[in-house]
Amino acid sequence: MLKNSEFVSKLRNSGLRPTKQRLKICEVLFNRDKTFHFTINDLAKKISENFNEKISLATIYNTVHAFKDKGYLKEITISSDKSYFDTNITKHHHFYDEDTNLLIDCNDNEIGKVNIKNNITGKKISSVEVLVRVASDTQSQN
Amino acid sequence: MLKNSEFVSKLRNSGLRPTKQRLKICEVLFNRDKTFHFTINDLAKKISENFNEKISLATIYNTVHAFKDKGYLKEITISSDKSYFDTNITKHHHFYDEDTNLLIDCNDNEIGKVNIKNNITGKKISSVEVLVRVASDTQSQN
DNA sequence: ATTTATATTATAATCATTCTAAACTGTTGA
DNA sequence: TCAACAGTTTAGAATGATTATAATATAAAT
Repeated sequence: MLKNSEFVSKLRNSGLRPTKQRLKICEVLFNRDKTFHFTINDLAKKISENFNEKISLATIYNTVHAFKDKGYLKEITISSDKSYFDTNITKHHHFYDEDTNLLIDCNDNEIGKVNIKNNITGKKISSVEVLVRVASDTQSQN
Repeated sequence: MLKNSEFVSKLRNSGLRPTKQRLKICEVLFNRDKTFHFTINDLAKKISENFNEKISLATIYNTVHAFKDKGYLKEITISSDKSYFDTNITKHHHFYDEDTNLLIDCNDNEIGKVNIKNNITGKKISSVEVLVRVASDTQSQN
């Protein structure tokens, strides 16, 4: 739960001007207790529900990408036709519910450390992501 | 290394007619020793390099999806803007080289078993995928 | 205040993928 | 063997998400 003035300094500190639109998007994304998993479409819908002024779709795209580049959002790739973003930027893994299309954060109690025994020579690991797809028992298995 | 007649029965057994186009695509995909990681675009290019007759792009899409549905290919999701397919349909994980955009299969010697301690109530795990992104040391870290 | 750089916007452009419907081909069984 | 049918291929059109454009607006610096 952050205040408007905190968003202003957060943006200023990373070289982004605290515009009206960006502050509104901050409010929708970060002024909440739980992690928010969303697609661009989800976010656009939420913005139009919460405010009477609209924000151009181009601005929403620009802002989400800017926030991602600054490390305020993580992109989670589930399938080629859906791009999810996550306000939880700590290292963590995900369950993906194929019935509801919802992402669920995992903590270390749910998925243990991944043991990488070898790595590509001369390369550094930049991230390790585990995705566990789940579905109700009646669903087709992969 | 499979022969044409083997592709014919493979297709027939799964209810797909062994057409000229599908057999050519089988040859490109499965008549090789090593796993093939490809995008639709890679495959289209390879087909036009190897044969003088062209196959319509729509057919390539249809066939790849049919093969995926029949379990002859696995789809690997790396980023929202790139859809990779994998001729290795066994359970395995991947390294993704961010410098070269190449996928590399992992075997159990490289990534140990992922320990999933809890699962979503009432759901069954349909797949567990680990993606390890790597880059040369000079690359920006995530 | 004025200037300058940056951001927003509506709209157009792009590009991968899917759809369409006509032509073609593999399979079946008389 | 061949007709009939269902399944397949095809070029080109349609779709839909994302990105580019360039004019206008806004924030920050002087």
